[in-house]
Amino acid sequence: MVSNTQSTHDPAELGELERDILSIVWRLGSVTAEQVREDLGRPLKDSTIRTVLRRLEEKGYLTHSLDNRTFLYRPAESRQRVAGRAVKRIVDWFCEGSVEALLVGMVDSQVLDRAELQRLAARIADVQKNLDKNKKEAKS
Amino acid sequence: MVSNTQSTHDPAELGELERDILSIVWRLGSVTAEQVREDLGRPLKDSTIRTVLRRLEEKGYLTHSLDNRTFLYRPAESRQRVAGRAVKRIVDWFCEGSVEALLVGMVDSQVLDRAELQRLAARIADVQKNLDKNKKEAKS
DNA sequence: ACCATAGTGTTACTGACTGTAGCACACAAA
DNA sequence: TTTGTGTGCTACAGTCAGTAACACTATGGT
Repeated sequence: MVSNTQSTHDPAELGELERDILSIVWRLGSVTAEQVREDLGRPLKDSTIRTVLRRLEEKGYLTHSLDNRTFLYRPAESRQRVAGRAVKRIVDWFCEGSVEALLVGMVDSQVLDRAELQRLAARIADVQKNLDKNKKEAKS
Repeated sequence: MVSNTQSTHDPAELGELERDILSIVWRLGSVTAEQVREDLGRPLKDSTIRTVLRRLEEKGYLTHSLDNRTFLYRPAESRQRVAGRAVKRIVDWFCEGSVEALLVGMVDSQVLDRAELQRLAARIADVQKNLDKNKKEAKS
């Protein structure tokens, strides 16, 4: 069936400049267009930067607030969260939802080697522990 | 610095129809344009299908051979492998190469829940075992 | 020897999206 | 009131995916 017309925003479909700028916002946390322009290496007009920032906001990646009539852009979501969804999409499209198949593929295509797998296993244990802890703390 | 201009082909940048057709080829293994057209629900002319198949081949996802002057398309790579690379790109762009951060993000964005994490851990063990076995077998 | 059929090769149009930017307008400081 | 500084709006070119038409070629039947 697979008639799945999700329209959630989707990091894979960002252009290169958009990704770079989004990365900057994630790194700096809260930026003005000018700061982005400086941080970015390329010689771009600031109307360019502002257009991209606005588009990123339209797409749901950023929010802005006013700092004395200057826009302060901030991430709408953590990069991990966005990355997580992006991966989910890939898993859905290419692995029929099976994270395990994906794992195999990652090993197979040398994205993950065995040492990393091992670290990963350890990490999973950590993550689980933290999840438990957070659950307890949030439960009050 | 992160000046990484890889130009490997990249599943995230496939269109919807391309993805659907690629999926069909992966599922069926070896198909003609006509078979794809039938399998695909949509009412598309077969020149459309053939164009997409050709583009997928140009992009490196498919190969074809001649079956008595009919093109037989087959996957150039397993879907897992392609998915693995796609995920790698995401990890590179959005998590600075840290698979662990990605994992956390996946849990955080509810791509993975804790039960799945647990299964994942088990799977990792499996994968590692199989890697060992395959290494031995391939070493002859 | 001819025609219909099936399949390929080539070419093209359209809409969406991204990179890039100009320009007019508003408000604040001097 | 002039001069920045920053915003809002608009636009244009290039690329790419979706979609398809059309011309050409071989093949099998009559």
